[in-house]
Amino acid sequence: MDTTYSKKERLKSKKLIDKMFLEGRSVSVYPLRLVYLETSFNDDIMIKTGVSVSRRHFKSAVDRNRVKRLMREAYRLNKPIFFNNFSTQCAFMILYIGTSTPTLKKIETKMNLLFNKFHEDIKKN
RNA sequence: UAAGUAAAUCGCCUUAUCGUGCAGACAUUUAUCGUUUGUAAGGAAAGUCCGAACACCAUAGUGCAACAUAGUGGCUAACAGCCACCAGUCGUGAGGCUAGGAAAAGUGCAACAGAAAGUAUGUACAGGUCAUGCUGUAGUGAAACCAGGUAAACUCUAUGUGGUGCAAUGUCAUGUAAACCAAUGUCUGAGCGUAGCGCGCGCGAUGUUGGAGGGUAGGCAGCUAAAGUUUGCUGGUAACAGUAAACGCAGAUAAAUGAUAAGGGUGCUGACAUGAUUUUUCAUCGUCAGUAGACAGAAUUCGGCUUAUAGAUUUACUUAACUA
RNA sequence: CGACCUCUAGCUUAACUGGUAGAGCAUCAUACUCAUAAUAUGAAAGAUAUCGGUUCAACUCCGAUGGGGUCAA
Repeated sequence: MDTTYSKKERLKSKKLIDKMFLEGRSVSVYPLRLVYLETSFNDDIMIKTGVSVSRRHFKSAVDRNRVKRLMREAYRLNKPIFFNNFSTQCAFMILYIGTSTPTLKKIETKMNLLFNKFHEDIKKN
């Protein structure tokens, strides 16, 4: 797995997202929160990920876009470390719960913590 | 030199590495995937306040109502926009601002004060007269008879406006409609749709049975070549128009246009150096350090308006002081 | 993306076609009580969301801006 984040790796289906928020499990490390659901896709991609920032916390579209971009960047860079040997197909949605604009380093460290927690959680089940 | 007025322009740059959307090419090939080339956010992309294009609803009809606009002339596809001029008003001035038609068509409104508030005419004093509610002054009030004020009160005049919006609309796949078609029962002449009402136009309404099949944030089209951009010339006071050449300039949809590092430039602050002046203050194509970089993210497309915006630059002009 | 509504003391609200902003609860003070509550009496607090315009006069009419909310697949 490379450090890419192309269109295919993105979570786009509205139905799946609705289903995920209804049935999916969640793990959170402030200021991030991961909602996930085990499903099956038509292509070979193991994990499809979406990113979301609430309008409540960031009113200006510029700030929202920036946080989303930083999160995508952090996901892209750290993805191979955690999910190279991953076998089940999963849908992810990463939410940003914080209220202040973060730096990339902060998000990276938090995301690493988040994925560690996710691995523990999935082993239990 | 200082303070200002108006108009216009710009809105940090470069390199490296890793990534994203779209389009093309190559190889492989059912496709995916891979390599590579090109391209990728603003002056307001914002607010959604006007005007259009485009689509559907009768080829979008008619009367009333409703709404909008309002000096004069011009520009424009159109406009509540822009330009020029007039008038009023504010400013010493350069200039700014103005919903700036009609009160002699009609209806209304004017608290308090005041004799009286729109059918006027009381008191005191003075003048005048044979005499008088004839004339002037005083007092109240924003306004006291003036063809008064008020039309961002109703109204009148002129001009304009059909409605809904790309979540319009078309189409493909899946195949459970209240929508469609046929038969039949019941009910009436009323009702439903078409913008608020009438006309006009279209449709009877409802239950049962049968038939046929298409709606959905699913895909595709619409979707970016356009009242296009830049430069020059010509006409016009100007807005603008004409013409020639060049350019080909985002198209996403849980929504691309990013991240990291280094260097440079600009502004500000401090220190040093130099010069003028000499406790201090001012200046610099000077050196070093620190720090700052606003408002803000395309979503069918254009023309405007409004609002937000660190800072930088240019041009023209005004006022004041000084020097020649 | 589009269509609409609303904003008045700390809170909930009045003010009818313009005439100068009131109530209730809460707050403060006093009385009653050993003290508190309840009760009674009194007091204070609004540039009517902001800015501008029309008018003699604006919560009211008009425009712009801002905040809050609703609807439509």
